Amino acid sequence: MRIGELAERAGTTTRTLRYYESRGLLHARRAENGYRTYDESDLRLIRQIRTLQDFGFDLEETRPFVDCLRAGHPAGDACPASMAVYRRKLGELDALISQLQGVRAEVGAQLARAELEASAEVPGGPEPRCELNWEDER
Amino acid sequence: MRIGELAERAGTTTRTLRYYESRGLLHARRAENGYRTYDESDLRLIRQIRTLQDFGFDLEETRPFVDCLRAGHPAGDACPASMAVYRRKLGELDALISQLQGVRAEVGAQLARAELEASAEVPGGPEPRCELNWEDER
DNA sequence: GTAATCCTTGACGTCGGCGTCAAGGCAAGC
DNA sequence: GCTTGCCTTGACGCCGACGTCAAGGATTAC
Repeated sequence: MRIGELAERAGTTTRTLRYYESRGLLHARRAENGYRTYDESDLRLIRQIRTLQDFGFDLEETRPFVDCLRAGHPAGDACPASMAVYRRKLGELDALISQLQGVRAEVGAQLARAELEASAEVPGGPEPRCELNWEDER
Repeated sequence: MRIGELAERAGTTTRTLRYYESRGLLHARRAENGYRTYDESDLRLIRQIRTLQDFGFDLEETRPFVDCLRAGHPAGDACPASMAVYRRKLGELDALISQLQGVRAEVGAQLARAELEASAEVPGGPEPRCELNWEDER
């Protein structure tokens, strides 16, 4: 199949596939007229990449999975290098999640404090008595 | 004070402060020789911006806080527009955190499955019997 | 006086993952 | 033959928050 069909079946664009090729993740055979030609294994490869990208992996991190598939394994994550990426990613995710939870707590606390002080400033208490300066909330 | 001192006291760079000015977040008076001059209120303003950026707010999102400070409020989050940004951010954080938790669960499941299949392939079971193809773990 | 250190504006570089255009070749239907 | 729709390579654009360099003026230290 040619690049347009592959892109459509993979749910992506030809530009993206050429970009993958430029990064060395995808290798295309060439027809006599110079057109790129692909087979089903290329489709599986792209789907592997897309799945990982949806997880938030960047392109370089998908390389071990691609290499693994190309080495003949039925699954891209069957190789030690791929599993190592999984493990590293789990650590990054855990760190990121707990950092975000910390930020969430801090922002929540700031908001609570600000709301409290705002209600204290207004003589009538926390009634729906708008401050001056109101304008818009977007 | 001049831009170099302000940058140092705020823990940032002169380039960053000029960038803030170009975005309309920071306004500088000018000395006779053309040098920018600042006072303590500018320092507080920058610290407000930096705090929010550490929370993951992008520059545009800090604008209401800056405007609030400049309007004379002692705290940048005392204004309704600032609190609205807080609330929106809380929603984004919650959405992001739960999305990441979903990804974390999926990646964890993929890793578990891959490890299981890898140990099943090796005749000796999950003993420390390295696969061929090993190479490096980085 | 002159060297070192500040300041000024302007402009290009960075990073990732492509989008989007340009100019042209190839294939298929009418 | 002509149009339409694939395909090719090359190259610039985008986004955010600055980093970094260039060329020159101002101030301060000695």
